[in-house]
Amino acid sequence: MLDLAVLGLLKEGDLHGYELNKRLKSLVGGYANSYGALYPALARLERRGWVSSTAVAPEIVVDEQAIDGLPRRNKRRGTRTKSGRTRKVYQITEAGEDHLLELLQEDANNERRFRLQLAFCRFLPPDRRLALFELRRAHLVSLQAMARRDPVQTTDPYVRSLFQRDQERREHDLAWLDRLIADERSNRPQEPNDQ
Amino acid sequence: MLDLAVLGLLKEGDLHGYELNKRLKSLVGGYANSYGALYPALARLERRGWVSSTAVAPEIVVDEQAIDGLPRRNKRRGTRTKSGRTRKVYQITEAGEDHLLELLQEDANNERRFRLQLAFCRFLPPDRRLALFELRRAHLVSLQAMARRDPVQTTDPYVRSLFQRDQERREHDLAWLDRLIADERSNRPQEPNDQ
DNA sequence: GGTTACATGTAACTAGTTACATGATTAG
DNA sequence: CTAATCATGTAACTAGTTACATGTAACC
Repeated sequence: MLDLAVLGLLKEGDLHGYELNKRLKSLVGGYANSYGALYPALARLERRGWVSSTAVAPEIVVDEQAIDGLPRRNKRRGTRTKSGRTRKVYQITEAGEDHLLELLQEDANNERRFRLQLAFCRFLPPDRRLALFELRRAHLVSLQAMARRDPVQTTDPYVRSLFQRDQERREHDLAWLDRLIADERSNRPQEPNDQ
Repeated sequence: MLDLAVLGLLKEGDLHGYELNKRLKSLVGGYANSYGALYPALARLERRGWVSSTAVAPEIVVDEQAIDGLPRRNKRRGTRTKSGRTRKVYQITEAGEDHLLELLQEDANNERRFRLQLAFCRFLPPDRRLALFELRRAHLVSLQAMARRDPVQTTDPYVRSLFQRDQERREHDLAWLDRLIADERSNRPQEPNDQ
């Protein structure tokens, strides 16, 4: 699943591991600062030919922001970048882009994966994107049906409260997905209305 | 985390693996029919002295429901139980009960674990239960604060929609938790009002 | 001159899934 | 007789976390 996140982020632009990790935290959420997963994932992606890397020496680079008259507390201008050691900058390959498209259309029965798929679904063609949403919707509906079919047996108030929250959450999610789907259809109609 | 679920279920009554798995699916939700996790977990729990097991031979047991005049399509009455092989029935030990109480109070920064903690929090003394809820609340509040501090940067409508749903979910969760906490206080006041 | 941020990696661990192997019993 | 359910287990895999190791450079 990290593969999906990494390929998605690299499709936006080349990045090195440390920077990738920061983006993962903010954009994707729920991924801890887990270099222990990220660096091995990058190595694996490279072995499989989905990304390639370039070693970037810790050059002395002019800090453009400092020059552009922004408020700075530094005495020096045109300082170094903050890289103390050689960075490995990764870029996505063509094979990687193909693989990303596949990952974006897989399954959708996994909450966490769907989150990532949504975060990068702009890279999908409109019809595939819509298909993804519908797939997720079908999954939520089946969960809903299952929950309705066999309701809670217990009288324990905490468990009952939990199950009620679950149901509210599913309903909220469905409504949200339906809005997404409606927007998708109105912005990018699949078939012309007047033919 | 399975440990918590298993010990919680066994505290309610003795069960064998297959039956435990069914309860996990219905009560806890989100645990697939994953015997590959359950049976090793049971073995581990037994090694550590938190549960003990009894082999139950596939006895010929009178089916009381069939005798009690319920609609039955069977030709025979007093049939066997549906167990084709020896079952291992597990019971929780005293050490296991102590351990369960510890597990019920851990952390609360993990969505899935908190779910399980809530499902079995009735086994906690009232003050500990309240403490658990407050711990979870604090976690949600800190997530909320983090999200507010650095809002989404992107203009991508899908990511923005995702983040908005996240926020709504957090707010809904907080309101739900606050209700739980309020109920807890009103039903079991910690300190007498008029002293 | 100490804390924080930058930067890459490994090792051991936690946690659960999928697929396989095996076999009895029951319901239609 | 065939599919479903009962019942226990292992092996290989997926996925991520925590802790460790190492060092530079910027900030105050």
